[in-house]
Amino acid sequence: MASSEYEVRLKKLQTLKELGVRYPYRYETTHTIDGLKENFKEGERVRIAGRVLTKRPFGKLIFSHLRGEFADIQIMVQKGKTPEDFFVGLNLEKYGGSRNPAKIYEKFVDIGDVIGVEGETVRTKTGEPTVLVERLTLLVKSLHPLPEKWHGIQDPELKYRRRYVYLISNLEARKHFYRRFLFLRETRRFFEERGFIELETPILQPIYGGATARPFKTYSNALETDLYLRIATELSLKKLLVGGFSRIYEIGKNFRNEGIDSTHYPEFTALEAYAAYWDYGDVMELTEEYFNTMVRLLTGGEEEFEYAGKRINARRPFKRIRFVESLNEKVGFDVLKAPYEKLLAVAEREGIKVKNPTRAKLYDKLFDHFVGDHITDPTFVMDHPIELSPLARRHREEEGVVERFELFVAGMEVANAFSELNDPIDQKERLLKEVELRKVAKDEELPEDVDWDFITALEYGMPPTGGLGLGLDRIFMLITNSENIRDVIPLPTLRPKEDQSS
RNA sequence: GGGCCGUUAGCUCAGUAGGUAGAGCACCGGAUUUUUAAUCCGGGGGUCGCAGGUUCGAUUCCUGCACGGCCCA
Repeated sequence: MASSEYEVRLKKLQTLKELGVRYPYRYETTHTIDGLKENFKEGERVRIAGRVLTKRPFGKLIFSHLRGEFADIQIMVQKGKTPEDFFVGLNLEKYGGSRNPAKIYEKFVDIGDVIGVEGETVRTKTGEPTVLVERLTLLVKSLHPLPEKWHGIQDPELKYRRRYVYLISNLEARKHFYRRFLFLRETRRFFEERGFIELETPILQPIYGGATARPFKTYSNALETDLYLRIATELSLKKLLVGGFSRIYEIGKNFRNEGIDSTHYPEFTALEAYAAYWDYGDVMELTEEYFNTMVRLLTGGEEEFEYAGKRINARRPFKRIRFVESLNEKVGFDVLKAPYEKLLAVAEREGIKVKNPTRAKLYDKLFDHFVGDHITDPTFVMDHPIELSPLARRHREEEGVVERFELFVAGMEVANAFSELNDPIDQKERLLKEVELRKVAKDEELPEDVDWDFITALEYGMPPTGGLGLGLDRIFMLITNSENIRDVIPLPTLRPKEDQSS
């Protein structure tokens, strides 16, 4: 990584040290740059700190922009107004060069450095809010040059791999992640206002469950056992429901050791919420309100948003369709009654390749292909086949399906909810069937074993419950028109490259 | 997993119908007291992703690999 510019900066740093400059441990500011910019008044004495973005020297005068968190402000070093000894620590006698402060700034302060300045607020001839520097403290030097000031980082790989550099040079990106914070905060507030409390459940588990997915595996030295990173929080939260909590939720990461693409990421942020005494109808109400609320939050009050060039209408009520009927309509027969071979034949005819094509997987893939992929506006897909939903309660009126819904928006599944299965006997049978199926279908996404502690918990009695899972990354992607899931993850992981140490 | 595309200076990008490369920003030296991508003069900087092959000669053509992007499954 040795670059000549890196060496130039190292050398400059060495010179500054020799001239007496030391990095301070703290810097007292009177304003943030954002705050000062927002409430700018002339003739104030201020102390601010930020990163140097630009330099425009004019001999006896130099302009520079400092970057705060979400705003920039101009500073100015001017001979005659800025004292000669403005650079904290710098021994002028020893330096022996020009005493013109503008020249000293030009020479020793580089683009990318973090500095603190003290001075008076003024407006320049063009009216730009500016701090006329009287004292400057070098807080830390940047040893690397910043990306091109005009275009910033364009290379998508660099944008993810060196996210910090991308964030330095791109204020919009910072605001984007600030909006992610607002989104998560409002999500918590939404559930809190409705009586839900947030509880944390284990990430490391001896048995994984609650979804169909391949897990990450690790090992505990203390417990002398293999552990898995959770693929869902469902079973843990249900144990807490049995324990007596009636409205609980958790926001956290789930881990799935599977492929990465624009909508899948191995550690994704999900919310699961459970309300005792509710059924999926109550949850649907809640979900509709939640999604609509988040759209209004992130669009500044609108009920529509743009995603991938499409206008999405999030006005309530959302459209409701039934899983089986909508699929039947497309394939021309009753998928629940059709023999397995017939389903497989349709998949083959449509060119859908299904690995380990169990009946459940065929339902899933066929539905996405014929229906899910074509959904644009928020739509509840209801009452899934029972094979697809081992944790959902059987439909109160219909055979072969469960009380479940998924929310689809722009072809993406963003919510999944059930009337939760609370019959321990039915639950045990269905989970055992999954484990059996794993052996037959050799499908590593199916569970290795039943979480017997979960069954025991259900045997103590879990009240009728409505449960909800939300893919928070995806919801935020949609509403902020981010087409790649990595664009909503502050520090995305990429495949490691060769050693890059300098 | 398959297909297509990309990888050239720190960054953004040109380019070579095969003769080892350019610009802008950034950097270095100089000029400049009101700029907003400041400007002007001068300068340094490259294993052209990696490894093979073809060739007198490869950054350029071919093959493989790595990393990334998009699409399909």
